Amino acid sequence: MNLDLKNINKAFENKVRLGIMSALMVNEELDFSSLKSLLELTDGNLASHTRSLEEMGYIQSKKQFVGRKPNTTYAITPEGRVAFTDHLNALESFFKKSMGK
Amino acid sequence: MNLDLKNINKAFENKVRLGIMSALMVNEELDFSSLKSLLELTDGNLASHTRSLEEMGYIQSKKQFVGRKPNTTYAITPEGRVAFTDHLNALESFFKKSMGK
DNA sequence: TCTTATACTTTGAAATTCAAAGTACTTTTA
DNA sequence: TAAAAGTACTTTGAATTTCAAAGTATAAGA
Repeated sequence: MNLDLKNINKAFENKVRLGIMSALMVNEELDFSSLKSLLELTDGNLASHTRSLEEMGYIQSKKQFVGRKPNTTYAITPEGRVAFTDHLNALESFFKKSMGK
Repeated sequence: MNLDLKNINKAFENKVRLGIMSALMVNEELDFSSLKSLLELTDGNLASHTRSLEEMGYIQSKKQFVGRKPNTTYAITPEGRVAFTDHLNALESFFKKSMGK
């Protein structure tokens, strides 16, 4: 039995990370407030996770003003999409072994 | 969009935990050495994860001597099986939303 | 008998997670 | 128009988690 845990990306283990990446897989871009309410997170928690995902190159942020208010939008990078897809595939193949039989 | 992150069980986020639970889903019982080589873990790491999974009631251990050597076997508990299945279902429904479309 | 191996447990440093508090405005209310 | 409340984050650091090195105890091999 090979459970290939190695393909599971440490960067996406945390459920907040999973939520951010997942949301950015299906949405071209999302801003801080949207992510915050979507994932029901505190400001600090969201900020630190987006920060580290950005530092890893999996997402990118764009800061601008909308009207007179600051607005940060996040989008997944091509590398992020590849890495997250790999992770999901690893998870999937992984638990096919747990569920199936 | 509802990403229901709440059904994802914190106890199983870590990949080592995922590996232990997964291995115990398909094997009636496994001993320390088997889990260690299967998951390629250090002794301390495996011991601390099995310890906490046991404290949470998701697995149970049985200590005995095999010949003259100590041997600890681990098995999933009914509650563990339910909790892990719920977790896998949450993950699955979760990333159907990321992958599909 | 000495060295190496097995089967863990203990320990604590390092990394991670998270929310409270802080900053810098903008908007609303009185 | 001054004060209060809200928005959009960032900073900070305490709490928790993760992990491997070292320790313990005994067995096996040379």
